[in-house]
Amino acid sequence: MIVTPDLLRSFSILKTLADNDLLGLAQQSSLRKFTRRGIVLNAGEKEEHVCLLFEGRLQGVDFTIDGREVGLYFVQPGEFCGELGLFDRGPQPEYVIALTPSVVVFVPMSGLREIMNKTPTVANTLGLKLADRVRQMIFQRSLLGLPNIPQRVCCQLWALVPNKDKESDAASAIANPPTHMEIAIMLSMSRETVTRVFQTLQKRQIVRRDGSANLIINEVKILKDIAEGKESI
Amino acid sequence: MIVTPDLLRSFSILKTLADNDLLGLAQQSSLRKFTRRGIVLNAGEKEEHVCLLFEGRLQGVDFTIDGREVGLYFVQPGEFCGELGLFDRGPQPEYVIALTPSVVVFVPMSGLREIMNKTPTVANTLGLKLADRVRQMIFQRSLLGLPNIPQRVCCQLWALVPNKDKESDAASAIANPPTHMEIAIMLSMSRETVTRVFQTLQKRQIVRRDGSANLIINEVKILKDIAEGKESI
DNA sequence: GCCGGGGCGTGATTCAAATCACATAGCACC
DNA sequence: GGTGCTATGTGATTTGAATCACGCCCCGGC
Repeated sequence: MIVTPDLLRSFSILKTLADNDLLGLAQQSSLRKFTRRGIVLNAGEKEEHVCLLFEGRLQGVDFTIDGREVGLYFVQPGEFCGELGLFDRGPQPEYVIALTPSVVVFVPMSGLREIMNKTPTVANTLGLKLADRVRQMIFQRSLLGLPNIPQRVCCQLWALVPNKDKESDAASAIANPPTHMEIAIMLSMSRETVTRVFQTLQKRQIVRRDGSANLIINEVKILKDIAEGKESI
Repeated sequence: MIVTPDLLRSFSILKTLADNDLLGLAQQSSLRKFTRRGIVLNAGEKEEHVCLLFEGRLQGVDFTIDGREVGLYFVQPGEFCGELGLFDRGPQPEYVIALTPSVVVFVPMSGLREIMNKTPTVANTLGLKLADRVRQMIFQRSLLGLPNIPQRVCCQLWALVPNKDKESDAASAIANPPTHMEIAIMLSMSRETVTRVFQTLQKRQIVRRDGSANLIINEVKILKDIAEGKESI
């Protein structure tokens, strides 16, 4: 499907690009839709595209030696993934799966790399993104060190609350929330345990389901306190 | 202490540098020694140096919300750390601690960034390093998904075996091995559990201690098999 | 040679999460 | 409106790692 320069510009990573670069890139790019569980990027292969998420939610997943799924990160609309090969031309290290029906812009790595090599600001932005990825992973790693399991779930949930709502007292919502299983693999715990934590949160009216497309956070402040260990569940 | 261009060149990350760049950098750099437990980099601060490890072993550590130590990675001689700020000028996200008496070259970030910005090959090398860091972290994350705890320990041990010995059948050695506690925080388990796994490995003559400076791997192949789940402990 | 602290070794006990085994509920697609 | 799959809910049981509580060893400093 056709990709316009304006669509590309809507992604913060590309917003500093010159118009003609943007146009060239748009002509090489394509729009793809994925149904739930669709495989956006394959691990092990040398991927030729960077993926910008327009709509939906993706998850990066890896597998342990013994075949268990491990969740690495979530991708929100406006973010992107698959950028590692831009730097080292290596194989894509992890799978990326669509958690909900998603719309993804595929930008060819070769074209993007060319622009990156001639435009310091773009190289900079991409370096920044990679650095952010590392910071993100350190944070996620620190969650796995929490011995208190309900707290771990609340921390993960807290990370999914939109930033704009984190300081306010009003209710918030997480659009296209991951399933219990998808949260479980992020935190290396069982699906049942995640379900039981959610049960407690719902009984205490801290969160509420609104269909499968939204998870309402009634008590943003309390969720935060539990995540920070100030309150126990 | 004085740093020579030749010393800098011995680090693979800088080996492509032009002589005059190397000289300039060497004049700004300094050599520092750390005793065991010395803090090489502080978390939270905006660090002004990248650290090249000449001798010893370092560990990147973070803390959970509830104050537990979390191990992120080990640094071997020839590797470096603290490079995140080069890209995003942000604060150092994790602590870096000397696990054994260590010799570290401190290269000022400003000088290195300047060279990186004018030399595409250096920028490339540094991007490569950051990409490698991400791959490393994904691997470490996958270890935490292993439900079989002895296997987890063996995987971590396997990662510390020098690459050159991994394919051979001969015995190998890990110089300056981490303590049980330091391994424990890498794998989010208790020190006692690590000790018990080591006891089993020693009873089966798979590994052996040689003072505190070396851990001998007698049965490289068996360790590998346990790490890969082909054999159980 | 004595002292002290950090790292290691080990048993006893606890306890919470994994696992197993279903039941039920939603949703998507005929 | 039925059908089937996936997600969620829940109890019973098991299990094995964390925790606690020590003792010991080794090494470096005095």
